[in-house]
Amino acid sequence: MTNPKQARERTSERQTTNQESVEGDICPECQGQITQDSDRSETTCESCGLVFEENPVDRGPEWRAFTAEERDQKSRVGAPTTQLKHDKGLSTTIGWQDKDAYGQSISARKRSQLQRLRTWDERFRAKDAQERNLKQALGEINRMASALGLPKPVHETAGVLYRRAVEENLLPGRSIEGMSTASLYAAARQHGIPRRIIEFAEVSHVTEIRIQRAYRYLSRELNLEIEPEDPKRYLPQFASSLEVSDEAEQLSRELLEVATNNAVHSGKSPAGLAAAALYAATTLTNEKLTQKTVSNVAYVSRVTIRKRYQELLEVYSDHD
DNA sequence: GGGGTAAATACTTGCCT
DNA sequence: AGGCAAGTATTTACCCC
Repeated sequence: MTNPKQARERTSERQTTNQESVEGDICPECQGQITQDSDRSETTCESCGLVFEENPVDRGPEWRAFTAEERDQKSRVGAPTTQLKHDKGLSTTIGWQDKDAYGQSISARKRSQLQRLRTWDERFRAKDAQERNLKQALGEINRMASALGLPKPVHETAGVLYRRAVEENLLPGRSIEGMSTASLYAAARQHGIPRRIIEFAEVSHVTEIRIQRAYRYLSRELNLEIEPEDPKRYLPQFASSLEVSDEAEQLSRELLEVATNNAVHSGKSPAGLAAAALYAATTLTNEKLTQKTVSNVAYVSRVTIRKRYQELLEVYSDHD
């Protein structure tokens, strides 16, 4: 059950790095060299790991041609297809202007003919309830993913999942919002960049519990076999939002390793563990970070952070 | 600020029907 | 299938230092 009070208190404060930067520049944080990784998905600082861009622009075709002949063979026309549009971006539209291909005005008769064509064009575009449903869901997915700062590949995966759900007829009786949110949540987990369900609840109109239910259903019906969350996956986002040192982030990683090896972690919420590890690490590195601050960005209560971080430090000092 | 606790609530698991 | 009970984890709301 989503507590309205809780939702009010937990206004999302996720920070994204919006600084503009180009490869070869100097990082404003640590003066390190900025580079792009091989698949061009991120522009990051080499030494401190600060991410500048996660959604790079399209840099052209993925093929290369060395002769004119090759170019003719390989080049294709049209926009790349995408899972983010209900028809994968392949449709054409009948223009709204009453002009022919040369820009000349056309006769009244032709105009009314065109109008009828447009009508049918529209009808076919969103052919039936399913297609329209898909259209709306993909729009939702897009919007939420942007709001949560999830990278493009996650949007795409969510689109695929939703499409599969529609094809397997999983929608009847469920809300579009719930299923699209669940798809996005599942996609984020598959990509190893999990977000708390409550964050999705904040950017959608669906309650936490409904998302949870929809996700379970989706995961079961599509046999997604998503692995249990790994607390370490939460570290990068938490660390970035809280602006802790690399040292502390590394330390919290170690704390989690030790905890996992000692099986102290089973049954505990991964996000809670990650938050606690980060807090514990900052106390060790003398960075002043309050439990409340951590609690706010991680969506974990102070009490949980306290309990977990004490356990973490205990096993760490024992088994080391 | 940190740290503690009780009661309420949520989630899981196992059992039963 | 679904309901129920028990056990555990988490949250909420107080408290003290």
